Amino acid sequence: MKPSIPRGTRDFGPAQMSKRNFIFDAIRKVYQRYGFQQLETPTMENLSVLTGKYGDEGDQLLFKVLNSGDFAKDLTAEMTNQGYKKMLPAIAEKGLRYDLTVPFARYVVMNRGELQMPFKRYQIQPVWRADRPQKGRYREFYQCDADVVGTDSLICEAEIVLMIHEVFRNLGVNDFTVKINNRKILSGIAEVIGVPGQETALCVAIDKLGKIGQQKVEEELSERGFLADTILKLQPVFSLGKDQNQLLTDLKTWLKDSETGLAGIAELEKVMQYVAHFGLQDPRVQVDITLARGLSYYTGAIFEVKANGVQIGSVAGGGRYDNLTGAFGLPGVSGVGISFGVDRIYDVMDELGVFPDNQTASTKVMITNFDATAEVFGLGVLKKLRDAGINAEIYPEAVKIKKQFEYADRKQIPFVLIIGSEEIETGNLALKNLQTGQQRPLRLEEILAELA
RNA sequence: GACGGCGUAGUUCAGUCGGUUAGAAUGCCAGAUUGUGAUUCUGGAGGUCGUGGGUUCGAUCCCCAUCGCUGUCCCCA
Repeated sequence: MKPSIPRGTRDFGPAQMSKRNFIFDAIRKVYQRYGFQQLETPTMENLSVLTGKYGDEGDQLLFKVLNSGDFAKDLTAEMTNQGYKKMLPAIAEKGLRYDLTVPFARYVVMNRGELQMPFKRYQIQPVWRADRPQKGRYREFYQCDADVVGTDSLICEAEIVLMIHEVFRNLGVNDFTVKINNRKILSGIAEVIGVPGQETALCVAIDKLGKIGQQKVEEELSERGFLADTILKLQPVFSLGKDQNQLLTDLKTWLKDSETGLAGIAELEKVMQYVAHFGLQDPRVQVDITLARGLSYYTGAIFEVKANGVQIGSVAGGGRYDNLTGAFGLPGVSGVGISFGVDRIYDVMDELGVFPDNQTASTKVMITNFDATAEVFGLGVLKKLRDAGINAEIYPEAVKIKKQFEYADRKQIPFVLIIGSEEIETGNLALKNLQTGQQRPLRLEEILAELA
């Protein structure tokens, strides 16, 4: 049997894990500093929680978990004949989580009596999608979400902008753009061009502007049944936005007859004001009215972060949703959140070469193992090293010293503590620095001071 | 769902216009150096050439099928 892992999944070795943890730690630290509390939810959710939340396509991308035991016991011939969609409820009642937002919404509804609102939670866990893997797209990947529910204060949006800046700057990724838009502006545009309520179809096409260009977007809109006259009225979308200062002014003029549109502009301005009040240094925020993002549940602000100079899609995204918990019987709870894509951030940082060195080294000193006597002596020393807070290990077998040194070298352990009969006798232990090659006889107290 | 590329040593890859004994680098093991790594030198192990079938005197190579990996489009964040 040749071992293998399911397609679209990956192993992360020690070297990768230390880099990934560097990213996780940076995000977690910022989340905590902004007052978010951690939540974890089960890997599996009941399918009733998951289905219908991500559209028809989304339902297909859910990993379903076969019922335990005789999963086919409730199957009837009739179901079998009607195809897999009819069989599904009989053989699977659980599925793997598809994102962190829906499980969060479920949690909020289930614990509504207990939660102190506004509730600020962060969640760092893997999600699964039965998608076809491609570059930068996996079947198992991590999301790092932070959401605030129970308030529609635009301070939350502003804080998200701040957190994005902190996270990327802490990671050493300094050239990035935070694109921001508002769903109400998109609704306003739909109203003004005479297709109110059709902004979803509009968004799907407009969202691709940066990717496929104006002409293709117009073609796609045409295919989706938008009239030539309507598309003509849409022209300001393509021409606006070159000058950030002028953009909102022009937009107000264009959307002057749409109450919703003007509300969206006002919200956006307010968020920008808050960001200014925070005194954020060198803000990288850019209003982009073509930013739509796929999710249909966004109702207010929409965010997306791009790392500049790297050919990788967005590295973080989020927005405000007014009624996420409505599907679980709790309407009127507004929320806003952000999600960082660790896997893509990893790729960006790797490409930019901004990971700090020496992330792999975890053991600081290794004690050699010559024989039974030295081993016993070494164990006592080892305990003292560890008690002093020094990451240390002893080579577990009395094999050839050459092998032991090779082990330390490969594991990038910076120091080897050589303890043989001579050292035990004199009490001067030989500490070798593998980077410089230097070796000195030292008392244990001196070693503890040196390595601490 | 549509189309393309690739499956050869642990790993990364050569290779053969179809020819008898399939190579390199690296890694691994051993020795030079039985108390000193990363360098150097020497030797060694390691392959059903993805799987099944076909064509052929002969297939790792050509054909078909199948499985797996990977990429683009669609889709999706």
